[in-house]
Amino acid sequence: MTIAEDTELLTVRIAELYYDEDKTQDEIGALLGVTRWKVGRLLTRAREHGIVRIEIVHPRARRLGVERELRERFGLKDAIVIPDADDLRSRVAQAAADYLASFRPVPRTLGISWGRTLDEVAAHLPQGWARGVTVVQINGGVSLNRRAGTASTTAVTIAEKANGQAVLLPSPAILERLETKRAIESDRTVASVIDKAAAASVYLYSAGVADASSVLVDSGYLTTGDVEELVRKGAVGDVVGRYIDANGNPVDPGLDERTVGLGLEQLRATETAIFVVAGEAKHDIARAVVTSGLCTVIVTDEATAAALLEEE
Amino acid sequence: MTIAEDTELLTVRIAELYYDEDKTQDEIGALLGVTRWKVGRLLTRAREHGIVRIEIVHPRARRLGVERELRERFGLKDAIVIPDADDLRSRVAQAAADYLASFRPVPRTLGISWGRTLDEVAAHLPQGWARGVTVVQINGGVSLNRRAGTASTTAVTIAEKANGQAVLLPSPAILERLETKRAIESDRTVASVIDKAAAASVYLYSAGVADASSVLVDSGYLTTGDVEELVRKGAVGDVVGRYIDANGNPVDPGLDERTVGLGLEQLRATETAIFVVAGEAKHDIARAVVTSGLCTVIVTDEATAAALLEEE
DNA sequence: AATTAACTTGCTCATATGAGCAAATCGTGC
DNA sequence: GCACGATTTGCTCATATGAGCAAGTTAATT
Repeated sequence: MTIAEDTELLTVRIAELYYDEDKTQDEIGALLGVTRWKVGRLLTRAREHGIVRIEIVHPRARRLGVERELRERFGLKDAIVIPDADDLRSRVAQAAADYLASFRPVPRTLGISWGRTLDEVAAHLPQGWARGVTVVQINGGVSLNRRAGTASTTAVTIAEKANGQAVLLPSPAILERLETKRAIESDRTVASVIDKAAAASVYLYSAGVADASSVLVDSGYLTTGDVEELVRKGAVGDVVGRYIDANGNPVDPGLDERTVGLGLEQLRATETAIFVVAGEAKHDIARAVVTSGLCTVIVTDEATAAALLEEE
Repeated sequence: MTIAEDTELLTVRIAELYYDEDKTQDEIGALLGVTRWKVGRLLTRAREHGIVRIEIVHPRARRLGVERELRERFGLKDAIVIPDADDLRSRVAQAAADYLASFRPVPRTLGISWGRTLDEVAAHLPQGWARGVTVVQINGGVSLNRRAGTASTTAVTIAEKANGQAVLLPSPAILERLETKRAIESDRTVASVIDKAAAASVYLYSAGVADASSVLVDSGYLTTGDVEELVRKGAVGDVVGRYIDANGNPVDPGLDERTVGLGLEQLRATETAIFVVAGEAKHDIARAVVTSGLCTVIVTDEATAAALLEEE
């Protein structure tokens, strides 16, 4: 319903007097010759029609309305959505750090994946965000060729800042032969870590895009050709080192079997799996994760949230 | 006073719940574990610190705060300031039209000057903005070379829309010889118009910049050289055909004497002189008009208002 | 012209909110 | 360590505001 021309002008004057001049609805009514009830009603309409725009301008601002929609639409336990801004990645990481730091009950064991996004989350956690949390890596990832420890520093940073300890998974992310994978998994050191990982009360992970920019390619576990092949099979991205299609299923069961770490089913079965994603490139993988129930909590930006919510 | 880091975060959450989620301060308090009074106080601070920004988005919006400052600073009877926007000229003209249409008591006689700005004001006046107003031209202006009647259409339009009549001043704006000016002024037709003009209850006029773009140059009354000379003498622009300096005094007494129409002193002495100005180029002339008491009401844009208010 | 149906208006009443104040808390300088 | 001023806190109370409702208006349809 549109507002009549003259009513609209009156509405604007009322809005100015109320919001800019801090006058009471009574005073405004007397001033403009209308009843205070009409003033109130027109103010309500002014807000509804966007004539009065109320905005919260702050780096830590969130979009609670969108969060609620996400929760309801996908049955999530929680959703954190930050408004669109320049440094999306960093803002979302900040929000994830805030969320983790205020999560109650404080997890005794926290299972994490690794990657650029997780690194940022770790960096944004405040010193002493918790007292005594064990941080376990949930997927393999000793870097093969780059600065060793990229994966482990994330876990160590998070643990240190919580005055807890990090439990690293001393294994490659993906092995070439299934037998090797079985062998390494049965190794006591590795097995105990995987057990701990499976017993974590909270998981925190991100996702990668299925293209040449993937950390798995970067780290030498896969070639660009491998990824192209996976995309041909329907891969939209990877979660804890496992490539999935739009339905959340592993695109290549053979590859999946050779991947060390928590399985997707285990992730789906957990109470709290916090999924952190930011950026246009990850809209597809985000949709796959959310619709296939891989997470119970999502931390993301408004554009990604909108993409998830749009159309059926 | 700055807000502490954690308080600030709390403030943002509160603002979101209050403004985006329409929760009551009580509910928010319960939710976040603070008293409702603290919630209220933090909301006040959020508004003060600009974390919550309330904006009125509308082509007819105004800046009441700035208007008050202008009134107080320059002792004006009224001031109308529109927010910065693209089509400043048109917006300001609209505002002037709105102001004139709602002016009470409705003037029996309205004295107007002419020019691009006044034309726009006339165009924005709604049909039937008043019933029976006599519109008198207050300065000469039969165009010498362009489409004749540019000046008169303004008056005619305004009068027609008010179901009143226009009284035109059938005289050039500036004459070459003082004797000719005296002669024309003593002509009965001209004299009666000037009398009517002097008796108007409300005046509406704009101002021109002292440069080659002036309508007086355009109309052939002055050459570019004349204007350059005037600028050298300190001219900042013209008001009702008369060039003034920064102090509001005629820059060239001789020229001023040869200009037909209401004198500046008469304008200064009137009850209601509405001055319409828009645009960066007119900041100087606007300042001259306002500080020298040539107007009692100003209609302008925010940038011009800011220029008037800055320093000193 | 008569009859609905859809709005709008003015109002009562319950609730939300801000002003103002005393008590508590926090810093700071001695 | 203590005393003093500055803030902050929790509160009472007066006021501002929105929900809900009945009466009045308007517009559309027959």
